[in-house]
Amino acid sequence: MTKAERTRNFIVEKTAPIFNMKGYAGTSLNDITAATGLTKGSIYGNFANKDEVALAAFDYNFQNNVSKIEAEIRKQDSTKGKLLAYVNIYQSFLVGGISQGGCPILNTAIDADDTHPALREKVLKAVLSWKKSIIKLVEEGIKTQEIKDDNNPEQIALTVIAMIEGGIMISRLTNKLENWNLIMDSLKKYINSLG
Amino acid sequence: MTKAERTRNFIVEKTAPIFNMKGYAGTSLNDITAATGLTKGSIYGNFANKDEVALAAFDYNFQNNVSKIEAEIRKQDSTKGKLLAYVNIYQSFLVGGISQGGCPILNTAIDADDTHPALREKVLKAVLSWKKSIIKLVEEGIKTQEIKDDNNPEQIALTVIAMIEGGIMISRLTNKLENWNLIMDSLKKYINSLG
DNA sequence: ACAAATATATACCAATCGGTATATTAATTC
DNA sequence: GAATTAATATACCGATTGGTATATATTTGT
Repeated sequence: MTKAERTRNFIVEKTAPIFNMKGYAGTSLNDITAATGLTKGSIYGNFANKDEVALAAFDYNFQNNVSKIEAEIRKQDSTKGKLLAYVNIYQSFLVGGISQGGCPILNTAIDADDTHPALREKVLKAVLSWKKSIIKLVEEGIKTQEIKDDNNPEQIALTVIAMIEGGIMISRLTNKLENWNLIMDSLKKYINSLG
Repeated sequence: MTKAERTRNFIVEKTAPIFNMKGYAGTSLNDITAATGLTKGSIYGNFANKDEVALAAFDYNFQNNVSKIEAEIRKQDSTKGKLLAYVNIYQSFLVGGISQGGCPILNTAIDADDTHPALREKVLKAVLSWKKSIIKLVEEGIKTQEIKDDNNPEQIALTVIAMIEGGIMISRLTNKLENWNLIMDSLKKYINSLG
């Protein structure tokens, strides 16, 4: 790994939580230089513009996310257990365990939605890949008869994602873990009702 | 109504959708003057600073929201019907019917969360009042035995809000009304399962 | 260890940021 | 309709925005 690659990674690591908290427009180049201790020249030697840093920061946040989830899912053997792994992982967004500022998918979706097509495209792909992986889980559960085959896998995937992301919004806003637990209890009931 | 009051309302009306789309940091004073056709002097004659415009814009978006919902709920007589009124109303956020840029509660919660305490406080109150009104509905439904009394009204309220807001995020990002319909179908099943 | 290539810092740019003092115009009130 | 008050426009402020050209260090391959 060359020096530039290490610096690039360093910049992304340090700025990823800032972009997640402040959003694209809310994060200035001054924020970036302050967080890294580097100068503007160094930032622009490794990235073409602020856009590139933001896009890389989202990739970093999301990938970080994915690898943690995959590890958690691997611990489970039942389909329902695997679906519930999301509950455990996403709880960490509330206490800042993975990335400060909450779920990067939710934050970036709302932030980029009407303002930043390139960033929006990245979040869209992230959500679609998340949806796809849940659908795959559900279809496996149907094969093993753990989940009844009159269920719509896509509908289940969308419902699970909606409850998690909506739950994160509410719980972070109210700053009450109890709210998260109540919503996730509903999600558990929902998942258990599929079988 | 004095001229200044009318101008104040005019500024709020014109800028509310911009703040909803671009967020606080993403909305500049240039955006505000461009949308209203007024000059900076006129804006600052009616508002102390950008903050005040943003706060008033959120109030406007939220109040607009509340009155539409109350009208829709009044059309229904059953508790379950009233709970499902939210489904109809919030669909309008997807096509830009009420306020352009999606649900102001969701947008502002994510936007102000880690950055703007005053705005955050307003959204928090909005969510708590929404929660409270759903709890009231559920408690009435329990009294009339439309809803079983082993349900937790607060949990129901939080779950309904989470599914709606999560559903809005997904549906706006994917730009697919079908996704909204699938999630809301899950919400309907959830509400119907309470009785 | 030395030269070539790479990476970082310095100093600057025009444009825009939020905000203000003052002048001008328009609306009220008598 | 004139005097007073209120509302809007003009012109400006310093600070910050994202970005760049160039000089200076620092790696890197030989």
